This record gives sequence, C-alpha cells and structure tokens, in this order.
Amino acid sequence: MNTEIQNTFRALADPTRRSILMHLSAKEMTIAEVSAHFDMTRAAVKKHLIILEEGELISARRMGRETLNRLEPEGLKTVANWVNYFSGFWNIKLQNLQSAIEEEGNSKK
Amino acid sequence: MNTEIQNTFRALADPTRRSILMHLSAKEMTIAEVSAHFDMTRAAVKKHLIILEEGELISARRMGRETLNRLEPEGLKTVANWVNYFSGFWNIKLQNLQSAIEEEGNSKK
DNA sequence: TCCATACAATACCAAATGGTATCATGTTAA
DNA sequence: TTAACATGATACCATTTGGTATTGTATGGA
Repeated sequence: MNTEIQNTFRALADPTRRSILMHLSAKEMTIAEVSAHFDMTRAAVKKHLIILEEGELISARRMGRETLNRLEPEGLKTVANWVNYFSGFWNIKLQNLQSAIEEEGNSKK
Repeated sequence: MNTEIQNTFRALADPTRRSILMHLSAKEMTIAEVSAHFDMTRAAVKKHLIILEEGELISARRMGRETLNRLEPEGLKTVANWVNYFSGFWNIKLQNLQSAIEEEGNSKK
C-alpha cells in the first residue's frame, strides 16, 4: 500500500509538528521536554508525536518512566524522493539527491 | 510571514492533490482534463486546484473559456529547502540540493 | 510501602476539510 | 442573437483534525 507516503505528508501538514521536528533535530527529548516549548497540554503534544511516528519522522523508546523521542530519516527520505520525482519538470538538477539517498546504507554513524 | 510553507505542506497533505501534480507533470491541463482522471465532481477538483495554487505548486491562466493549469516549481523549492535543513542530522549528503536551488535563476528553459 | 512523577488512553468539543448540489458568468460557434 | 460549453462561486453536509479534560498505569525514591 502507498499509505506510508500519505502518513508522512499528513504529519508534515501541521506547523506544530514541523516545529517539533526542528526541536528534535537538536537532541532527543522526552514528551515533557518537547511540551515545554509549546503552549498546549502534554496530551496534545503526545498526539502530535504519535502522528510524527506514523509518518516515520521520529521514533520513540521507553526508558524507565520516560519516553525519548528521536528524529528519524525514513520519512524525510520519502519526502526527498517525492520531490526528486519532479526534478525533470523543474529546470534544477536534483539528481544528486536521488543518488545520495541510495548511498545512505554505506555511510557511517 | 511564514504562511507560504504552511500553504505548501497543507497542499501536499492530500493524496488527490499529489496525484494531480503527477498528472500535471506530463502537461498543462484544463480543469475538465484533470477531472477526467478522478471519480469526483469538477467542483471538487477545482477546490483542490485552488489549494495547490495557494501552495505555489501550480499556476492557472485563463485562455478563452478554458483555464490551463501548470506545474510550478516554487512550492517544490520550499519543500526541498525544508528537507535540506535536516541534512545535517541525517547522515546523507544533501548539500547539492541546496546549491542546485540557488543556481536556479541561471538555468535556461 | 507509598506517594509523586511521567506517561497512556479515552471521551468529548469546535473548527477545518473534502465532498456534492446548485446557480451564475463569460465564450464560442452557428 | 443565442444556445451549448467551460468555468466560477456559494451553500450545505459528513468526517477528520487539533485541542482539553479526565482517568488510569507503571516507575522510582524516601
């Protein structure tokens, strides 16, 4: 099914969620830490985190009584690939993007 | 204001709209032509086209009694730039994308 | 043990979204 | 002129979405 790309674009459609990704790009954060940056309840932030997880843009792992949320590249790859599809109709060279993605497995942490 | 990026991501969040972009990547099309590919009314397709236009992903120009819709790169640039922001957290080299975007003005049709 | 902490889950609500139906407007060809 | 054509605009409806409030559950320190 093609539901993954839908989940990713859906996740990116909300400004709060894009902002969360920016925050998580600095470091892994618990739900409470993420929530501290927004004027809404933790429950609301948690919902956004779930949608980001469904879009494969973040991952969450339980550590004791905390849950650490981390930025993940899968969803971003999906978006990059999608943009790349249009490179031929766009007079900009994006081929490098495609090849960079395919090389991902070879790079080191 | 930062409403442009919101309009673009909002426009991409719907599968019908992403499909419309795929169709328009083949050629400019009237509303009727676009509608022929979908099982919904022309009015519904027209609404999608307006949202795509707000996201700077297409442009529409009236030609007599027809309206031709064409793929536009502005919104795609927005998305590409956004993805590029995360390249540093992602062990893939996307710098080429950024420079390609900045060179756009120099390329020919 | 026992309580404060950090999160999970659910019910509920208002607003935005995706769709149809309907009517109005400008254009082309006879 | 006039009728069919292609689109534009608006009202309306069901569903989804983004949020709060509330309640439940597991963890860790005193």
